[in-house]
Amino acid sequence: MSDQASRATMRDVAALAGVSIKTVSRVVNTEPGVADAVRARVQEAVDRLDYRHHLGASNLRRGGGRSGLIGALLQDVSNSFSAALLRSLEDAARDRGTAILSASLDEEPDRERSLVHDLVTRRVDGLVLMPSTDRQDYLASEVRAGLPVVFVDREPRGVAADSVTVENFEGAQMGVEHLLAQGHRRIACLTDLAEIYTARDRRDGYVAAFRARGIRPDDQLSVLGLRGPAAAEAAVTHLLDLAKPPTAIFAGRNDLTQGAVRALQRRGLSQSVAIVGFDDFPLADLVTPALTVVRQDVGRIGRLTADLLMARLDGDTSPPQRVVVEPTLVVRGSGEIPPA
Amino acid sequence: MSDQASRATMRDVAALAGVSIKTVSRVVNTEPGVADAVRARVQEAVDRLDYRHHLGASNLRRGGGRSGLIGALLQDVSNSFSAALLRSLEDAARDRGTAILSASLDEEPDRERSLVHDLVTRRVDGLVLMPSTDRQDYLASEVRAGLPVVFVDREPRGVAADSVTVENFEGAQMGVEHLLAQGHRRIACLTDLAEIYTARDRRDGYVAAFRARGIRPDDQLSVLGLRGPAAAEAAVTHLLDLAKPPTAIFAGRNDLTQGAVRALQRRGLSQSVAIVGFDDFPLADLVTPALTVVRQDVGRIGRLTADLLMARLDGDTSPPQRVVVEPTLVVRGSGEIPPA
DNA sequence: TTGTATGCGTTATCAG
DNA sequence: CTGATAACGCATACAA
Repeated sequence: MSDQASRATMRDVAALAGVSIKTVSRVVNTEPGVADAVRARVQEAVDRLDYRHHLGASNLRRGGGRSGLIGALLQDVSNSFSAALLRSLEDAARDRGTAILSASLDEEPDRERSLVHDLVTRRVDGLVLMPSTDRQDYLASEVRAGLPVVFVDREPRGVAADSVTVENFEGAQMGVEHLLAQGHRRIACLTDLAEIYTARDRRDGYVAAFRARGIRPDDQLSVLGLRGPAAAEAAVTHLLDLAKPPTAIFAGRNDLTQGAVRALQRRGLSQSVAIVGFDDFPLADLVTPALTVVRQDVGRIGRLTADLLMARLDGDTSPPQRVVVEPTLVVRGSGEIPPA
Repeated sequence: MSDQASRATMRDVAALAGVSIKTVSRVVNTEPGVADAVRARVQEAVDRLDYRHHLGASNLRRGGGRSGLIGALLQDVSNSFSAALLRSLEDAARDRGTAILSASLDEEPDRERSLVHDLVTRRVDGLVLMPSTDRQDYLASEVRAGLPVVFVDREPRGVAADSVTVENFEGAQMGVEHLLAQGHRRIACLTDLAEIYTARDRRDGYVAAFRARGIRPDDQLSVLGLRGPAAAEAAVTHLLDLAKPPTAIFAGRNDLTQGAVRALQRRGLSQSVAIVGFDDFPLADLVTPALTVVRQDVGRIGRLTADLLMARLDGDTSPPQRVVVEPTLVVRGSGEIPPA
């Protein structure tokens, strides 16, 4: 009927049904204490006017100020890890009628701060954060004000909050030891900026694996600050051109693994240079040779994160928890290539 | 300080600063007409109390009822296509200070209806929908009430709305013709339920490619209703056991391609059975042989979708647009294997 | 069983 | 420049 009319309100419905606004409220919220005849009349008016409940207004008036919203600030919702995490959160939130506001941080600290501010402004009931900042002191006031925050993949610094992380150090050490055990000594190490929590830990794990055997890695073979597959591909290509090229590669994140594999394939070396990657990804088993990886169970991480947050939403005020998930080595072939 | 206190409101700030609530409002919204000294005093009170603006209340009072929210109902935010789409939307929305509520439909019609209802209840300003329903008549009242809706990947039925889709029929025909041109005749066709818009079109394109050459595909080689990689893997394994197995495979969606490849690898047939998949995905070039696919440019689709929605949000009331994107054939190897 | 008055946190209006 | 008052759409307390 109407053209660009705004939505009908309870008042409109009340007028059409010839009842008070409060009665409409009762019908809409399926509260008891309304005569069937009246209920039917109101319902009809609701249908006629295409009335839709206004959750925002409702929540405003209701005490507690719950919005039924949670925020999820992840690294990049289009990468498989963040995406799988988001999906886990969604599944956990669905039953509670909670919706999810998601956004990507791309490792940009400013974006994190501005997005957190935006979410607070929208009065999210809780927040899942995979931080891009080094420290999160700025969150203290929000936490103090009662905002439940759960960190994923990286531990909080400067603020007390729950976290679900992976044993990056141990995982990396395990992956690199797997290569060392087969006789590799010239093992390249690809990681992102040392400022990034996980990248630093994994790099340290790489070094520790050597140390445990009383040896040291060649510094020339460590490349830091790699921001994506293209950078990893270029770095590996360069390493292969060295006088003494690496016989194996440890890649500190799945996108770097992908870039490294691409470089090896272009050089026809995928069957002769071993590679172990941190973080599994779809199709890692279909590459030739199938990729040996240190796997972090994303589904589990997501579920644990959701559980922690939901418990907080339900009023759990126990001290912050640090949940740490152990990664596992998935042997598929690429990591079992012997040194030349 | 406080323990589980609720957020400070403008009233609290006003009291602490010794001004009226309206003055606080002016400062918070950086409106002109406030003396610098007063502004500073208010700002200090804001900081002291950790006051945060309440966007919901603000929007309620402001006319128009804009929430600064858009909803994105996609097939599954954890699959690469939906995830990339979500990211495109996010990038487009960021500049406008618009946040995104995302959810996965998993091809479940009921979930679509209930989630749309939920989003309307939250007063999203616009909606991006990759429908799981066959018809969307139920959306008519929302559209009439002024909710801008843009369909992605699948065209609307029963409601007038913008859409961005891919030429599924032509794309499938192109992919299958590519196989036919190399002499393949026993070409398997893997698709999801015929009820699904894209699946049906792609299946039709497969048949059309044969027809164009005056021949007919063997019905035995068409498998419908495949709901994921595992189903595709099982189906292909079964097909390979036929007396006259297929010499090539056309897979109607990227997850089905993955399942099919897995089946071929397990049988050691990946170098002897050709395969062309619909929809590219990360790492398709790293599989051996690299996968020949019909690619739909997700970034472009996402941008077009966002552009359409944003234009509507900005008041564009022109008739609904149907934007159709042409897929391209990406030749990489798997589709160029000749028949035995 | 139904309705009236009041307030959630904010902004618009208009007066001081 | 600043503030009192009403109102956004709805729910709670309390009457009737």
